[in-house]
Amino acid sequence: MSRFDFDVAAVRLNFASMSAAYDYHAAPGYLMRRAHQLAVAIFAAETASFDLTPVQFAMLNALLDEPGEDQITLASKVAFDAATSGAVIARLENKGLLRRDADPQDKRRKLLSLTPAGEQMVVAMKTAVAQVQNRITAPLSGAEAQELTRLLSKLITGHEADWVTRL
Amino acid sequence: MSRFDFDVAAVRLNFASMSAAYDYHAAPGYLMRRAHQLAVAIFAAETASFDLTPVQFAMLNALLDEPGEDQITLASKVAFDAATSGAVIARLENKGLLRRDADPQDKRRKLLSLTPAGEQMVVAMKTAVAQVQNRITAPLSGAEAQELTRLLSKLITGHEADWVTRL
DNA sequence: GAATTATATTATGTGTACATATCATATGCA
DNA sequence: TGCATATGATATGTACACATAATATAATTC
Repeated sequence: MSRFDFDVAAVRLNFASMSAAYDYHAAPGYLMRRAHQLAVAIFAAETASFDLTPVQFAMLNALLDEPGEDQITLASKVAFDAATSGAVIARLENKGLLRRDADPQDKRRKLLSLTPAGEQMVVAMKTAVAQVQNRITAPLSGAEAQELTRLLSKLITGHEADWVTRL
Repeated sequence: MSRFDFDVAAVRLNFASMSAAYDYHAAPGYLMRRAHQLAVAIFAAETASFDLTPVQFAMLNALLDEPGEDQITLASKVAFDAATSGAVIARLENKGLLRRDADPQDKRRKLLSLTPAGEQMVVAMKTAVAQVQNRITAPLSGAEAQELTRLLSKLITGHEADWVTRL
């Protein structure tokens, strides 16, 4: 072993940390942004005639499950913050798809429920939304699509556990 | 076989298509939105002291690779549209991290390059950004993280091929 | 070489996404 | 009971994300 022996990989790493660009295209964070972009674009294309965004559909869909919830509870179900959900809900109310009624028990809360138009909309969209999911994973085999879903679920669940620990 | 034999799964599907809520939480589109949210939040937490968003970092990082590009070319590299990238670039210019110089060959184009401050910023952030990627996939095993990256890449590449075919 | 077409950029409008602040109302505890 | 604290909702400000339109300049085509 001469005194010139060294770790080639370590040297490459050193160069990388000096000035070469970070390989962002292989980074999970970048891939997730791209995947999300694609998912939204496919949703828009596949459900164009309904004129609802993925988030708006998620809201209405959650309300179909459990009507009479307040905004915060509903927002946490579809995973976005109170400020955003307020705006989304206002848009849906303007479109006549849901109603906001004051809770007599707790005057801070406004209870949400679907209007008949809102209910029809969600039910009518369901087939198209299912088709969206198929198109999103179309480049993958069935087994791969399942595995991707499993990994994303595991990842999200794992981080949710973190939140709880942290707060 | 009595005349009451029927396919239980088919009946459940029928009920689902009638009024029950779509199981959005298992849908790839939903999981991708959540994963993206987490990735952005982790990026923000891990790189707070630098005060750059993932998109802003991606821009500067791409410029480190190939300076002197126009906005459209750069935008396509990091995958967002011209309108958005214009605003992002303006913010980075205001922060003194990049410069826009008119291209004498083509007066429509503005060529982008990092300022010394911008270059230092990207280089300084690289370690933290690498750490972001580790934290994103922390709930998964090493093999799972690799598989997730592979599947997302395949999915994105597949859809990109679609775009080309379609246009 | 003039007219059409294409491209780079900017502007505008809508819709997430989230931090922070504010306000009204509830709830906890002293 | 009274006060501190917590919570639901709204408002404001910044930053993506994208569609569409407008403007300037290039390139193409006849």
